Amino acid sequence: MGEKRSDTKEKILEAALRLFSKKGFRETTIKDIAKEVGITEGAIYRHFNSKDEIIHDLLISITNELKEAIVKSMEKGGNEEEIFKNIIEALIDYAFNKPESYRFLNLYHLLKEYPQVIHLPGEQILKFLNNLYAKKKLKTYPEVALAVITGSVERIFIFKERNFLKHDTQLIKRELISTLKDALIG
Amino acid sequence: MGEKRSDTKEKILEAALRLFSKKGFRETTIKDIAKEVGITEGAIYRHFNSKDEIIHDLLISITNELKEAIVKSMEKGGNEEEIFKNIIEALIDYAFNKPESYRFLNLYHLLKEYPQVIHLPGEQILKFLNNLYAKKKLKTYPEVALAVITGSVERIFIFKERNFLKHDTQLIKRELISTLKDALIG
Amino acid sequence: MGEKRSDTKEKILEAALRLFSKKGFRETTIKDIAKEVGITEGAIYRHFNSKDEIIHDLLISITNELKEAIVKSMEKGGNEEEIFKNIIEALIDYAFNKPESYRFLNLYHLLKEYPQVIHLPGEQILKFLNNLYAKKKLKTYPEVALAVITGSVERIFIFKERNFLKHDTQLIKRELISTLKDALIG
Amino acid sequence: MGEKRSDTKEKILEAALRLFSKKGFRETTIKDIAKEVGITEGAIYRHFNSKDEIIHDLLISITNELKEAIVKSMEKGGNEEEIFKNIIEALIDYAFNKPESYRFLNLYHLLKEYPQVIHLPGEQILKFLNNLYAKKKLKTYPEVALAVITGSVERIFIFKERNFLKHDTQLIKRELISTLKDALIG
DNA sequence: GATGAATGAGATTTCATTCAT
DNA sequence: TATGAATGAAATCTCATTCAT
Repeated sequence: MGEKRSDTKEKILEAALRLFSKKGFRETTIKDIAKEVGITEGAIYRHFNSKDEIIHDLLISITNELKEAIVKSMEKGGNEEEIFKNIIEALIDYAFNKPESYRFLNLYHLLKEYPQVIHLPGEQILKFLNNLYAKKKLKTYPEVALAVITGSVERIFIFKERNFLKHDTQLIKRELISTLKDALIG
Repeated sequence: MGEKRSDTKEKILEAALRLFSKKGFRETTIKDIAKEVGITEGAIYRHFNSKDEIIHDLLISITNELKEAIVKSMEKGGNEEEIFKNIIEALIDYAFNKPESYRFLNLYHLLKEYPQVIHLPGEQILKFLNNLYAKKKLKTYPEVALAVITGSVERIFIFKERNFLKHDTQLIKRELISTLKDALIG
Repeated sequence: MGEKRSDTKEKILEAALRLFSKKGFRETTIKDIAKEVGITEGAIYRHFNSKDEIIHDLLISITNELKEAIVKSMEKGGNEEEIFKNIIEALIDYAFNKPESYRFLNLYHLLKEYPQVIHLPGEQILKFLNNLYAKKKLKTYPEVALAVITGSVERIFIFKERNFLKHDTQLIKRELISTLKDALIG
Repeated sequence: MGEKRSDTKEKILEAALRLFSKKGFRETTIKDIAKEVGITEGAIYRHFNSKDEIIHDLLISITNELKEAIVKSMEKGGNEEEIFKNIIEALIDYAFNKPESYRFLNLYHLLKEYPQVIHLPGEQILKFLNNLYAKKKLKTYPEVALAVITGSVERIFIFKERNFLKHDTQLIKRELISTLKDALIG
């Protein structure tokens, strides 16, 4: 019974993520979500107080998930160059393995003001880059490096989604990692 | 009279761009736009058949403007390295000088709300990169290079808008240009 | 077991009375009542067929309680003047000792939301006043006297609830009783 | 055109007053009001921002109207006894001539918390009673007197509405005025 | 061209009531 | 008896678009 409850709640979150990332926040209605789950609109409100709460819950869990992925990639160890490559790999993997979550995040941050409560995944990376910079191992400012990294990954993701990239995903990944490493490290 | 007409029409487009880029498409109402211009809702429909038409008109003119800026930057001449740098400079300048237009474009393309029939400014750049690649002067695939370039510029723009970048704009611009050049050319 | 059943039923009625009198009928939800009792919505329907039934049950029992209080006060005996004073005292005491019940009654009858099939407590008083009037001991029509009595008590109650009355409750009570007696009897 | 605008707004207020006073606030829907006026729900919102705003606007205008009636009755002059009688007459006349407004006021104050902004009509009367009391011309405390006056008028009004009073309105009015005068003044 | 009232469709949210467990 | 998820109807409010003036 406890199962059932979290089951529906989970289904709502999954459906909402799918729809938000496909159609946007405003364009996705509570009715859409309900229909996708196979319940009625009213039932949504047993599990969430508002549409905004659904969005916020998704934001929190996705942000944490991505942060964790980054932290985990940094903890895999190796020298700084390897850690750098691991981070980028983690970003790409997250984008490609959880495209809806990744898309949701980009959408949210483009559309909504940052609530200062949320710690962004980028913060983790920035700390590492600051450290590299202090050691003179970064070719540019940490913030610029962060922009290049996260911006490149996002665009690669979008290009892939739109079928602008003919090459194999693994190939693209290796290519991007090595390009960014050469561009920023050394 | 023709003057006057296009005057109001122009004002509507400007107001709409300002509001769309600040609040989003759905969040901006026809009434908002009318108020910003200083006319009433009904008057908007003298100049446009629908809200979507306003959006579409903006998309066309902004896309063309950016494409032109890129083309012009490529026509400035010089060797390939200089052209490469000119293109990136043109992108950054466009983003920083016409932030609303640049934001509009990003918003539009991320939302996928509207059909994407438009030829993107990136196509111009891609041709140039393809050419470089054929001459073995590009360190990675043209599509990857395009992703790195456009993604980096977008992120720098977002960081600047959110005050994540402390450094002077000109400094950042030079930094990004040289970083991307070293990363991709040679 | 019969005990237990009427126990929960009683708790529901008490909680409902508390909430209805504080927030109004429509503003109080079944969920509110259930929460106040410490059960869930569905459980309410084991004891009552509908929200209206709860309201109706409360109306009946409160009306009877007040009627009884009035009848009892009239049966205490004494001369007519004493009975008159006893009735008013009973009304005031009921209002001050059972404010939620008294408020419920006023709310119910003012709203006219529900059918008013109930015999009002005032009827008891009216009989007594009719009798006084026949004996030429009432200074005005019985209906007017009833209006003055019940209206005054209600307003005193409201003023007290809203802290418009600085004086001690007992003092106010004596004051109102003697004022009404002088005004109506003799 | 300005005519038309205030025309509809006025019609909405009239319809709303009629319905609120007959059915209560929650029981009256925006759709009810719109239907009564002969427009659609959406049209209401060109004239008012919310249902609450309609209620608030009505509260303000009715409160002012009643206050004015009281003030005007006090300014008619005469000795204190005459002023006292004039006030009560003004109250009764207001209740009987504007039953919907009077009912609205009672309903509002029973259901809603007092917003401290609103100055109640009773305040005007209380000042006068305080003055009488200081001169030893009032038989009881001013607050008690106010409760008796306003409570009696309200009940007379309710009795009349429910056909509990057989006598002629004018007779009742004279009767109540003289009863209250004898009860409170001297 | 311009106004602004009105429409009509749809979105979010609420809640009494039902029902499977 | 009790739970709480789900329904379904209705309420408030929004807004692109139309239309009489």
